[in-house]
Amino acid sequence: MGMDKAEKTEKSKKAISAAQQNTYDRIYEMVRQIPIGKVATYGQIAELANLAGKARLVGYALYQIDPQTSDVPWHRVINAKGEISYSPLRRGGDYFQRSLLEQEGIEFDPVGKINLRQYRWQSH
DNA sequence: CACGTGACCCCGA
DNA sequence: CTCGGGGCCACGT
Repeated sequence: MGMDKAEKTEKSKKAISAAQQNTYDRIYEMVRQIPIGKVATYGQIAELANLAGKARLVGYALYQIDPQTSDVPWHRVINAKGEISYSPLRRGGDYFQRSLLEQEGIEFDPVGKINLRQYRWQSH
């Protein structure tokens, strides 16, 4: 059975295409596998989700998440420099991220960086 | 349709 | 170590 025109229009209004949703789902699935007390970089997640070179996409996918209610551990994803990516768009969610990580025992150096050698998730 | 923007990243200077 | 440029691509205007 197919959707009629009105239905299609309705769907495309709010949502990302099916293909896009599938991509985001793959990203969330990878993020869910990062264990407590470990972190992964945006680029690392992209690569694992078969999206090598498209690290920005991971940022977008996580941006869609509601930080308060999501079951995806979005806070375990940081940038390749070992820092939390700060942005006004996040409305404080970035600072929230740091506290969540600290609750998991992850330490920040005086400049706000995480030692990736120590905390990076080794997925292989 | 064309730009501008950005929870990114790598590389070279 | 920091900066800038190029690449990437979904989204809003």
